[in-house]
Amino acid sequence: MRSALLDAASKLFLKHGFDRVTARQIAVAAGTTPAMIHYYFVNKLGLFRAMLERVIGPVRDMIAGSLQGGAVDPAVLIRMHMQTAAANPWIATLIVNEVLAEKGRFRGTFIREFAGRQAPLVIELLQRARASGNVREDLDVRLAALSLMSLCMFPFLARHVAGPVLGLKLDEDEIERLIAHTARLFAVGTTPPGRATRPEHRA
Amino acid sequence: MRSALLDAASKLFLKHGFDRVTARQIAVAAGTTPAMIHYYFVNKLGLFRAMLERVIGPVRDMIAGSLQGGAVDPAVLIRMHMQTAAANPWIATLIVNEVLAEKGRFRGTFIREFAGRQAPLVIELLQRARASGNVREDLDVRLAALSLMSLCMFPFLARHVAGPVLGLKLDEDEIERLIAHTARLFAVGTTPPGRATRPEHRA
DNA sequence: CTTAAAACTAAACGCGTGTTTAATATTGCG
DNA sequence: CGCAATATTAAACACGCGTTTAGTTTTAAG
Repeated sequence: MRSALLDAASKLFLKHGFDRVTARQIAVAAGTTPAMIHYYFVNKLGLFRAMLERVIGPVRDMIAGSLQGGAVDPAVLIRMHMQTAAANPWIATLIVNEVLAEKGRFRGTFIREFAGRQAPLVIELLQRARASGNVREDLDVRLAALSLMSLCMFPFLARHVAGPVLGLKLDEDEIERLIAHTARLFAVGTTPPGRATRPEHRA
Repeated sequence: MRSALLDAASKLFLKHGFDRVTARQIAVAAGTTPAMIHYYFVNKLGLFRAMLERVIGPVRDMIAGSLQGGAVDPAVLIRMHMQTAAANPWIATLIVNEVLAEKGRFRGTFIREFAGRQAPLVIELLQRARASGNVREDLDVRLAALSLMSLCMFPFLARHVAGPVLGLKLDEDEIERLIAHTARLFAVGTTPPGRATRPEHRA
């Protein structure tokens, strides 16, 4: 039952965000009652935290792990991100949802712990790349990091937003090409040395 | 009082989205009671519609108007968008908020009327540009339109998201440069085809 | 001044939310 | 089996939401 709740929470929270899903919806989707949320996770927020840890915890650890071992080619990092994001297409939506939700601070420190922790890494990575001469010297690292992260996110936002807004129905093949197209935008640094690290978590 | 409600609704709805603002919050911010919302706008949704028309109605009309007069250089359209978006920095946030809100359909047909109406125009514009040889022939118009719109939006999303997520505090000057940087990404129509999709990556 | 429409206020309504309680069913082990 | 620990259920709680009602003040024309 605990895992059934986590499953339902994953599906609903990731798609619609914390506020737009009720505890009852999750309970019903899991085939039980809201009381079970309190029993296993204290409250709705606890369920959200647990679900978050289960879903994007592995992703965070993988990225952090592969960044720890010295210098990484930005292109490799981007490719890695693209693959994990493609495998978990709703994470970008979740992050945008949650960041836009609260009035300045985060829901606890979730996003700060997850997405926020990776931002300094990206900046540091770009600084290293600049130092090693892989990108031009006059690069504004902060703005470049912003562009980088935004462009890495937008295909996965577009996936769920394009239909409603543009009247476009994107099939999997087009998404694939959109991701490739975006990745090509960032052919920074030297040539990407094949596939260095691969995400092996859930499809 | 009617306009005071519209003012308060603009500030709150644009920043936080429809669901995350209560009728009482708006009423208090306007120095009155929720009953006035019913009096002037029937209900919360009516207030939302009225506020939407007042805020982005002129923008929509201006863009539609300038598109009516024959062929437009994509670069001009982008520059125009950048200017209006810079003048109304919360519109992008609102659109994303509202698109992410409902489960497939929109809140009524607002976004379809506003943002959605412009999407076909962008696609048509790109098709014209391709026909006139301003962009490369093998351009996928749908995907390009997607990239185009996303990239035009992201600086204005980043403005309010960068702080919380990246720990970056962007001042007005940096925003200015970010917008210019993004606009340069899409120097379509005036630059040779091969160069069009390559970022220059400088501040 | 009179008076009726318009503008505004205060209070309550029904409903859905997250949460909690109290009672019951199920499990697992000596 | 006996029985405590665990799991689950159904019902209710207090609260905030959007909305509505009924009554009062203000406005402005005759």
